[in-house]
Amino acid sequence: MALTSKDVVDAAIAILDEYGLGDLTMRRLATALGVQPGALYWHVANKQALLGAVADTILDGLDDDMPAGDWDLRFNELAHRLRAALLAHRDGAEVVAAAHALRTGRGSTLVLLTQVLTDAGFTAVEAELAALAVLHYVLGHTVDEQGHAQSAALAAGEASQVSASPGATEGAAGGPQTADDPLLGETARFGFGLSVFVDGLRARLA
Amino acid sequence: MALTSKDVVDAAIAILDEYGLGDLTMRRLATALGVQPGALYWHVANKQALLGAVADTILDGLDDDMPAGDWDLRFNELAHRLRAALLAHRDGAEVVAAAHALRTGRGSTLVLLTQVLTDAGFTAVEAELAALAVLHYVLGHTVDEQGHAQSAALAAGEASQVSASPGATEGAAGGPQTADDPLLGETARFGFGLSVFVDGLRARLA
DNA sequence: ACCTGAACACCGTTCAAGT
DNA sequence: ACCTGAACACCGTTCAAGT
Repeated sequence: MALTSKDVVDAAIAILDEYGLGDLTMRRLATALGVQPGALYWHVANKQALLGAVADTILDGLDDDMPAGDWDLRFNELAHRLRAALLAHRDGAEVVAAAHALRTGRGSTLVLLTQVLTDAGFTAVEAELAALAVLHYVLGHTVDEQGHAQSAALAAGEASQVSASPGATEGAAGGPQTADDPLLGETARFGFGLSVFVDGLRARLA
Repeated sequence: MALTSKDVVDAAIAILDEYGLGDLTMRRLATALGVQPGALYWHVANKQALLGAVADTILDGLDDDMPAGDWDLRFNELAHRLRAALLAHRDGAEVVAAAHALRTGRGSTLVLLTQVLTDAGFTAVEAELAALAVLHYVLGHTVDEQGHAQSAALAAGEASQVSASPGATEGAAGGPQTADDPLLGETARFGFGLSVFVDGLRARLA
């Protein structure tokens, strides 16, 4: 039976995970769906809009079962979840960063972060500015982390696949450290910058 | 007479400024230089390496005539200069972010930021982590800022050119505010996040 | 409503051969 | 040493025409 736009987005994510953003082409996607390239344009306006929908899917359910507690705990949790969601898909950070910059995608992450900060007692303006700032930090960090992982794997002579499976980014054999990046694991590096920022926010609240 | 690789990089930057990253193709570049596409590969390994060289040029001389003074003043100055350097070329932020993620380009910005922080009394590890964190913030912010400006200009029906000329990003007619982004100017938004981060660093030093 | 067929205007990269 | 000519294996998007 007929394709739905959900089918198209799901197939796009499958290609993303297996081959990466560089190989996510409309033609490859059409082949994977058993359809001619032109058929995709019935379900999706263009590639940019498709990537926006992919970004939305990557970020879906980011605030499910959020723990109760102080604002800084919740803020940290959200930032870590955001990074984890980006890392769960190959080139996920780049896709979401591009979608956000072009204001395709829904951009609901910003609302979530802002809410935590207004609850904490920040003014609406401060909360929005601070939320945007961490979002930029997380995107900048994770694009870098993911891009580096990929180029390092490529240099090591991997044929395909770098860290496609969700959650398998830092555990497993060998541990988080790599030869050319000896400073802590990536999660700790990420956490350091995040906590510096949160410290700065706390100081402003007092 | 014969082309140099500097000629190639300079022409690439000229195309970047006038038409943007999407239109910076090896073929267009070859045409601009009056040469066949294949000729470029004598001077440059591939497009990725070329973009790395472009990124290096964009960031060149970032620490010229740095003012004396406290570490936080110098740190702020460097971060603002970095953003300004990225904004000085169309899609400059995206080019530099990609070059940094793929570890093409020299990555000297990180060294500059780290130096200021070790001078301030941070340990080598803390200094490097903090420097990387601001770098990620600046890249994340400026990719977003620049991408948004471009998509907004496109939506407004501009044919070509968005903010190609260096320095002409926020002044001029109309001021920094745009209709859909009513919270302060972009420089102030950037400065807010930066100062929160610096506050957090200062707390750690005490 | 949904898709095919076929085209249009492009890409990055390689490499024998020329000068 | 530096470049041409020509090819290889692709792209995103459009749109008449089919069902």
